[in-house]
Amino acid sequence: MDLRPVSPANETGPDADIEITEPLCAVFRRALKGEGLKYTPERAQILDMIIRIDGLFEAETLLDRLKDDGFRVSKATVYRTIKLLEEAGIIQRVVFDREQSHYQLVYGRRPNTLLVRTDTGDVEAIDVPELVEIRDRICRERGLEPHGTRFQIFATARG
Amino acid sequence: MDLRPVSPANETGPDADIEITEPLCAVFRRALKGEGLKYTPERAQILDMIIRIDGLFEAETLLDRLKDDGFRVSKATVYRTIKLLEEAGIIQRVVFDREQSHYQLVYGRRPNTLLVRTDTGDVEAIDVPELVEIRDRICRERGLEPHGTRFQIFATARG
DNA sequence: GTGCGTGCAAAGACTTTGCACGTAC
DNA sequence: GTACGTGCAAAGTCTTTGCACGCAC
Repeated sequence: MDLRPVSPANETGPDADIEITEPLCAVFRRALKGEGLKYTPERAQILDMIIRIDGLFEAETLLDRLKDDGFRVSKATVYRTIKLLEEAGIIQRVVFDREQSHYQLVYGRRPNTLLVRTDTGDVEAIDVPELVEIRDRICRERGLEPHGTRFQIFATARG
Repeated sequence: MDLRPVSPANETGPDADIEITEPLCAVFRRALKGEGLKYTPERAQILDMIIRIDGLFEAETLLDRLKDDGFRVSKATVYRTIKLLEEAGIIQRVVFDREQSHYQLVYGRRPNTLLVRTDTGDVEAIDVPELVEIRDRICRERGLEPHGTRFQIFATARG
């Protein structure tokens, strides 16, 4: 089936939204250093933009916004950096349509649930703590260790 | 953001696993007729194979298995039929990695939860009724009508 | 100095589409 | 008989990769 993990839903950070004591750039820097990689201006700018977007984004959007701000970064670098950020557990790939990959900042945040309005196209990230409990229970019952969750609800206005 | 619905998680059938009174081919036939489309041998064969697979599958797998059984169907027709089956609410696209789309039979079945073993690559569909309740509650609170759910848990053996 | 990083363009993987011929109703 | 369906191959889209040059450590 060729199901390569693709770091599907990292959750490396602490499990609450509050307890971040370290800026994300430091987290990224450390992760890079651990792999013998460098914290370059391009990587810093990309992470910075992701923090400013603070929500769902796509590779293309990210690239556009970087260019709008006058940064010169190539598409290749954006994709390569996104992959590094995923591996560092800072962002997560959120696959909900087949068109392209979407990503979101997850480090230091509780796993969220995406409420996708199929009529308007809006996507809202909501917090549903019970889901994490259910996930943990399911894993515990099977001797597994959870490494991430993806919960998406598709809905329209009540007609 | 270009979030075209892509019939993300249809749930057209009844909400339990038991109450199917009509064969799937009849459901498909009716859906096609409703759109002025035809129930061709290729479409019948593809649906039949999906029923026999009875679990997750991909376009490629489906094509291979059809060919193994001696059916001559083109890749284009497989993709086109998959889209029709999605629209008919018979199958659902399950996006959990970026490599390719996976699908599963959903008509007449309760929404399931996919437990993805990232170490072994196994994917198991499990039934977690509470999730449906949570989904319904979330939607009710917001005046929305649920049209589908995607719940995926990524886990490894407890180390 | 070495090795990692970047940009560009080309390549890749999956999926969709155009076209001419065939077939269901 | 008409309109939809199919197969083939070409085109598309997002993403990855090869290569030469550049910069960080």
